[in-house]
Amino acid sequence: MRLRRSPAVHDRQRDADRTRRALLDAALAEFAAKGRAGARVSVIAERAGVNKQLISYYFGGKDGLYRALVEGWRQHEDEFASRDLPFAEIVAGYVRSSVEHREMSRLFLRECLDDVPPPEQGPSVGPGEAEMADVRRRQQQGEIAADLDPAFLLLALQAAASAGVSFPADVRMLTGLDPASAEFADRYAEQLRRIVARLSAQAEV
Amino acid sequence: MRLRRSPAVHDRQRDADRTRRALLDAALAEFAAKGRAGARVSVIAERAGVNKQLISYYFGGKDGLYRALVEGWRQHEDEFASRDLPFAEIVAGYVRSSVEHREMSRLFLRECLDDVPPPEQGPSVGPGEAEMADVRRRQQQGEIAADLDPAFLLLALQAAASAGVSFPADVRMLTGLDPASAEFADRYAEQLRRIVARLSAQAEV
DNA sequence: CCCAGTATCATCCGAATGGATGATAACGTC
DNA sequence: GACGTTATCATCCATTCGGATGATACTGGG
Repeated sequence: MRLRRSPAVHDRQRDADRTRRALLDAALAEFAAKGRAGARVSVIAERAGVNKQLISYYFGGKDGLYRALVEGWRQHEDEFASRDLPFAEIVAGYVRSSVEHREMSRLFLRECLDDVPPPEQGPSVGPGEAEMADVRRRQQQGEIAADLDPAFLLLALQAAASAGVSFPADVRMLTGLDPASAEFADRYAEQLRRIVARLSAQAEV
Repeated sequence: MRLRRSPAVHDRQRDADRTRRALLDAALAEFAAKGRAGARVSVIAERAGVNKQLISYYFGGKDGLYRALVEGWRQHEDEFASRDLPFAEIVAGYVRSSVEHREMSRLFLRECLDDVPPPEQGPSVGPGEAEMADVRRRQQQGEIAADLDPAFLLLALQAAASAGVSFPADVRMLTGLDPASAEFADRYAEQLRRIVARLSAQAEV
């Protein structure tokens, strides 16, 4: 009877998976807030409610924990593969995602700022060749004006979509909204939709 | 004769001002690259070519040096007061500035990411009420479409203009250019000009 | 009921870092 | 040319942090 679980799986005192998740959650919060160098393993362990040695036990140390975090997010990010949506909706989706996964986005942006050439671990992050090809296709279909360079357009839109993460103080000052709130996400997404709509070939200057 | 300078001001061995500047320069590079927590005072001193104790001597320690850096940049940033330029040129100017003062921008973005509520030291940074009023004026004059919210527009454009700093890896991958190069600045500024041009009231959807 | 395995914890340790202390030498002045 | 000032430096110290070690207790199975 391998399936016979212990009487109370959910609240037993020793649970490796629960501990791992707790550590990952706490680490995400701490790393996102203080950065890779500023984060303290003792704080992470404290926040997770476990002994700090468990970080070494499960992840082999601070760096291992960080890597596990980045690793786990690389899978999460391929959820925007729905190329059939209008371009404005894709951008709006980026906005929503950056607000919903705020801490991950913050972590990611810190990684970008550090600008360490990733040790050849795939095509890294952000838009790539596929997205550029997609924009070119949309240009030919007239959804995007032909005089815009796909590379720079994607760059600008990705940066703009991340504004809630990269400029939270400006969000509060300019809009009076909480950059982590759904209201900000909704209204900002709508505004970016309008901007993107004006980039179509039909919208002539 | 208080004006009598020593025979060789430029290459004398003890020069407080020169040392201060060297420390500030080195600190800018180090803080921008590694962040407030990751930066090492010994590295800064080494890069400046002076003893690390001089950091305490002149700035009262690591934090004081950082504060002096931020302080000195708050003055430098009010150089975009030329409200008479077309909006597209203002945005292009932001792009150029973020590339030319790359390290300052990087430092600034790190500060934003940390998102520590500034201890009431003025209206902080980035666009403020004045810029919003300016956008509203331009809307009334038809330079900017009326259905765009000035707050979100400024937010999106500031974030977009900073893309070379916030997403250097994407710049390389998408455009193949060096995000610190003048060529990137020029071409990206031109692309943002075209985007902004399409946001005018005349460019109807 | 006991045992092996492992998840968890308390404690300790070496390394690194930021800052303090006192010595030193260059500079301006009389 | 001698002296007080101060810019500069070599060295030391306290603290902090990450990680290692060994002890402990919970778990499931025989």
